Amino acid sequence: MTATGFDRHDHSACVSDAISSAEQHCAAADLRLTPVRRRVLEILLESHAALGAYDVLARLDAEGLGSKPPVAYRALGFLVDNGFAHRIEGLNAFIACAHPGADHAPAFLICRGCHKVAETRATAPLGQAASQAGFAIEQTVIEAQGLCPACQVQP
Amino acid sequence: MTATGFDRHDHSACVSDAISSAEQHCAAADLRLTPVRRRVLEILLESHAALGAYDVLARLDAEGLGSKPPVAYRALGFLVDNGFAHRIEGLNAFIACAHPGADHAPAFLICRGCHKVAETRATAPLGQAASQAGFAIEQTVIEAQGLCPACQVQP
DNA sequence: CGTGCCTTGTTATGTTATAACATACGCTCT
DNA sequence: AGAGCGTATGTTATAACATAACAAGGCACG
Repeated sequence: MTATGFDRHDHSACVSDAISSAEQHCAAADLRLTPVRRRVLEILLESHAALGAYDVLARLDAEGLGSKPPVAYRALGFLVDNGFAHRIEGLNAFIACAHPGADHAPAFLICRGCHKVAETRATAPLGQAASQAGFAIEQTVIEAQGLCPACQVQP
Repeated sequence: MTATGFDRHDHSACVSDAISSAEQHCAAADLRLTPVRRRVLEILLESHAALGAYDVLARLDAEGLGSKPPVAYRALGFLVDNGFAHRIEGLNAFIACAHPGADHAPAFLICRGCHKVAETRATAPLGQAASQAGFAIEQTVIEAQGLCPACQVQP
């Protein structure tokens, strides 16, 4: 399992893979990847850093695609609901999904230096505690904060 | 490891244990458990549910201990920094620590029905992915959302 | 062609959080 | 006692994040 984001990689492939995956998934599931939604996904894909909803909105506004908060939140909500993006709770921000199309339980490595985020996976670590408590887990947020390789060298 | 919070238990012992532990820790570490800080800890301890900063502030205001947001945020910051309370990222809320005094990496079971939160522990699940990526983890947030035993019966 | 559903546009407001500066309190050193 | 210092509190203002509610457009399907 690799954690894409901090390593050098062919980023244009990230973008095109994610877009085409989203197109396929939408076609298959009768979902509409409208211009705003598609553009928001592209904006998130431009970097592996998390963007706040208002950062996204500023981009949309500059391009004439919308200027009011609900425009951004709706598009982000669509992308998150359908697995094309994830919300980073620790940053109140959003990031494009690095494993498009896969049904997955994501976990994140968040650099406090450069705010880049790498997505990886983790096996749910709370199963035992939950079953002892009779608690039914529906979803687990796992977010590690720290420093990426580049920011460890020059903090 | 038990996950205190959803089970029946002697809650007054929770409260007094946590307060006395905080007093001892503050005395030992030359920290000041001032009236506002102590009262905020008591407010958090009154239930195992997470409270928003403005909920806490409303309580303080009713008691004449402060009415402006920084009052609550400072006290909560003090408690979190010193391990007497935890921030629940998924709720933008705060909860008293259930393992006072212990140096620990907490994890949480959050009931979406009654908003109670149980604190437990989990071994850091991202060590392997992080070391592969060269990422230095400083802290890991683990928060499971779901239903507690009571809310599964009557949702 | 009209009805229904999804999407978008817009206004307004609610909620969470912090920057910045002023004041007060307690301690120690002389 | 009084000066100096560090921590805590009081207060104003605003930043940052998020959603409720309603109006209007567009498209598909019968």
